[in-house]
Amino acid sequence: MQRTLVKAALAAEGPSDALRVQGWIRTRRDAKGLSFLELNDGSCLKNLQVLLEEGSPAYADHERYTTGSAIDVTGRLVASQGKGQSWELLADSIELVGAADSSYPLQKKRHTLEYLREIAHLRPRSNLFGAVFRMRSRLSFAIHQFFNERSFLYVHTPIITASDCEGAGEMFRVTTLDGKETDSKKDFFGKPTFLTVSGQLEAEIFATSHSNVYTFGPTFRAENSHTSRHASEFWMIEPEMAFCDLEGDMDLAEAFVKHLVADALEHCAEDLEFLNQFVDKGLLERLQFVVERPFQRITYYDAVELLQKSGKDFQYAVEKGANLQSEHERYLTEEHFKSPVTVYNYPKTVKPFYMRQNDDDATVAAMDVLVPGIGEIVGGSQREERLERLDAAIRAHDLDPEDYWWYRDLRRYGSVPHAGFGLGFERMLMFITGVHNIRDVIPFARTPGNAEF
RNA sequence: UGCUCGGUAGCUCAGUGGUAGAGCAGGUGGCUGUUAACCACUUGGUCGCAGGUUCAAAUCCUGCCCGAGCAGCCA
Repeated sequence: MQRTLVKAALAAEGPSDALRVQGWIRTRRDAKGLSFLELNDGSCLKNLQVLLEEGSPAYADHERYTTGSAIDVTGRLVASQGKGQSWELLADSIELVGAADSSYPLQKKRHTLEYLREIAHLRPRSNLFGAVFRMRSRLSFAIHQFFNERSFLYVHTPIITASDCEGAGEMFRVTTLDGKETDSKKDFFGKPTFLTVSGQLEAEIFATSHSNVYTFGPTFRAENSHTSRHASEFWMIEPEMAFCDLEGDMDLAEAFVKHLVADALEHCAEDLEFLNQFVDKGLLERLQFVVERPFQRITYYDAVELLQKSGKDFQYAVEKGANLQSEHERYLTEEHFKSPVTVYNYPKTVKPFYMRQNDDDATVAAMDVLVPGIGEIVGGSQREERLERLDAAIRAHDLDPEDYWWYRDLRRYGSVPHAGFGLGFERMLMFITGVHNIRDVIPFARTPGNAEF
């Protein structure tokens, strides 16, 4: 008999004489002549109650059906006599596929997230992580759907790269040399290579051939960061659009964030309900707000002025020309606007070389989208498409134009205004699930000193 | 990398100088269409590691290890 998923069984419109389900037991409750199993197969948050009645062959071994065990059940789907579920499975036969003894680390009670992190191989079987990773999968799909609907080309940019694109922090070295050999000419690629910190520069190549493109893949940063919102390996979405300026870039970023939130509300309602109840009581209200209301936009200089006039006593003073501190960004999005806010036109001194210089000669066409509770979730810009200005910026950042020969070529042959951004997938997931630590929205977190699973 | 907080039973925690505790999990028995089931009894400890102070240290001091939070870097 073919397997039915728990999700489908629970959504049944009528009883069924023969149904087969397979999954893992969350808990068992025994009554006189009865045994109740909570069966979960990951297809949805809820369990299917499996009922074993004395006299049935399924009841005989009921004491072996312990928490964590894998079973294969055949029976009849019937209306439940008890409260709490409309359908339950009256078991005719059960096979114990894989037993789990009492050392099974997941108990039927609340565990701390820190403890669950230590058992990352088992935590997907918990309610919380079951929900988070279902949503991670759903939202990955929604990302492709969003871009596909807009005729964006999906580009696979390289994981191994020789270019330190942004000068963006420390990179992981990729090498086949043993420790003694230091001449990188003898290395596998004949030059120093690293794990990518961004697919942007390569995405720009495809934007100048296919117009609208995006990447969605893993990214690596060797920073020694110990925060709830940094990981050494994370996933990033980077759209890049030709014939597009900063305003078009901000429009897309805002539409994108809204699309993902709306998709979660529509397709992950049950999981979100659970997260709203057990992780963040304000979650659903906040997500609804984000979908319904327009994002705020403010220039960097206006933001600085607003912060200085706020009367708020910041630990770090707000200085024109300096980067905004986390506490400043938090004030803008959490206290002042109480909504997502896009800050744009930053001083060129605090931003990378590739961002397009504005006519004021002081700022670049950069933008950050800030959201309550997380901070920066999107960072993007219009790119410098004028070769002379790009070369000047490369030199001003103490970089060698020769190293960027192919990137510069894009400005020599059919250069067009173009723009893009990077959205941190895990940060987006944190925002949408209400989970406060980046280590808990990625299946196997890589952080300094931690690569166990 | 800097600052701060923490590490006690399988899990979640209380205990702040004087004989190591509770709830849950596990075990035994009972009860019940149960649903974080319930009731009674019960097993379970290198108090992170090493040193020091003291008649006496889970408790105070020092170093180290591990975890978390914040900051910086950024997504």
